[in-house]
Amino acid sequence: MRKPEIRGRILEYIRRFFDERGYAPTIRDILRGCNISSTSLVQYHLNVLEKENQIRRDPEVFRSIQLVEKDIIEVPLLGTIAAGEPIPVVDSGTWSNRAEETLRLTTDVVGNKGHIYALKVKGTSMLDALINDGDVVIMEVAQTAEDGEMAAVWLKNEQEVTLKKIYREPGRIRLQPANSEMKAIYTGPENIEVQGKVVAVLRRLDQ
Amino acid sequence: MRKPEIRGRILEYIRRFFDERGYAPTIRDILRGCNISSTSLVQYHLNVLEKENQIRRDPEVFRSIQLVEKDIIEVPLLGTIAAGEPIPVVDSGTWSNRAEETLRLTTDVVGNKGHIYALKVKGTSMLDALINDGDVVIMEVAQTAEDGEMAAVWLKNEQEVTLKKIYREPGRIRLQPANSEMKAIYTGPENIEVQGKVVAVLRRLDQ
DNA sequence: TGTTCTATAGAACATTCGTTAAATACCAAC
DNA sequence: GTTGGTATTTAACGAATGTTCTATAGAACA
Repeated sequence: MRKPEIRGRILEYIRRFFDERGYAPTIRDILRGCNISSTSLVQYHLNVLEKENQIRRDPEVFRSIQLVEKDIIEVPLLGTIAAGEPIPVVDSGTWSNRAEETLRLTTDVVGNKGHIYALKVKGTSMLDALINDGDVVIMEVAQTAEDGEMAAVWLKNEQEVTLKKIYREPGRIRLQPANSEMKAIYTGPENIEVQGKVVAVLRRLDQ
Repeated sequence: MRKPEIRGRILEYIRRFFDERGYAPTIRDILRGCNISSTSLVQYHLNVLEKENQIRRDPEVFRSIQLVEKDIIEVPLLGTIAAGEPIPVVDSGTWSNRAEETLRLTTDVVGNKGHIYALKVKGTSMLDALINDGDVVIMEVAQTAEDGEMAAVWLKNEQEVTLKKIYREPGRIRLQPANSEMKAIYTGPENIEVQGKVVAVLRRLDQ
């Protein structure tokens, strides 16, 4: 059966209600606010939401509904990443600059890493990493990467940045695209410079 | 009649309750939590607190008590202030450093100033400003001060920082101690450097 | 002494609100 | 079709909880 969007509306209503009034709505508040026709139907959906771990409630306690908020991390959007340019250097000075924009992401998206920042991808040069023009990559500050980790690698000879999985092999480095249909490229250890690790990629199709 | 400390206990209880459970206590919760013997007594005190604008409530709404929180400003404690040392230079770089400690102050304490930071006073050299060893001064970033404003002034010849009210007089600067029983000192305009304005002084005797 | 204000007590009332039960409707898979 | 899970409706119960009323006591003040 269709998953009704009504539970989303309920969550949204709870959030708004709490924002505006400072305490949680009752079942009957939700009933009116979401045009639901019976208290037991609200109960029903609240029970589902609680099972889904979207809300928490104390039984028999009035107005005890709470949203289970994911931990939110503010990630600064520090610039762009494009084939022909190194990615922005991130030091403590850069951090103090107010980023043009901040992404509010949950730990579900970015994990519990240390220094995280975001870059907007310019151009289609990273299609082999399955990353499109306009995507946003979430980076972690790093100068090195473990085998198998996806990193932003600056290729000195080619004067180019690329996103690849890194593998150290005898006498050479294998850079493996995320797209398994594409072939790895090989280069010398002296030709690469890790500029950061890729933590996540965001692609927003809406809006 | 004595002002009972019970209303302070009630406020504290409400704060703790909300912190722990995510929603406000009922009158009967407060009754148990604060060892009060009747609901109407709790009502009585809550009504007083509401009149004093310490809490807000929606009539007839369960668990609608809310603390009226003053706007809270996080003030970084950036170091010490002592007679023989300039106070720490505050620039955007300093802001990005995580301060050792942060003071949570209300606008009631620090007003609505711009760049605010805190310094711990070391030594008794500022007794003439009625400031003791261990006090905390709240500073506003500034390179100049208006007549009559209390500022942290670096005296170049004396190699010393002092907290005084500044008055410009013909050909000289008058530095007036906060302690009116002490005499002003005079110096040339070229001898002083304003390092910041004093916004507030905190002295905590407890703990 | 009486007055007034704050603080306290006890009890009862009325409403708000979470909970439950039982029945029906809808849709999908078998 | 039958079965089964999800969604919905209606109705009612009873506990949680804000409110009100009345009475009492102590302190401050004139």
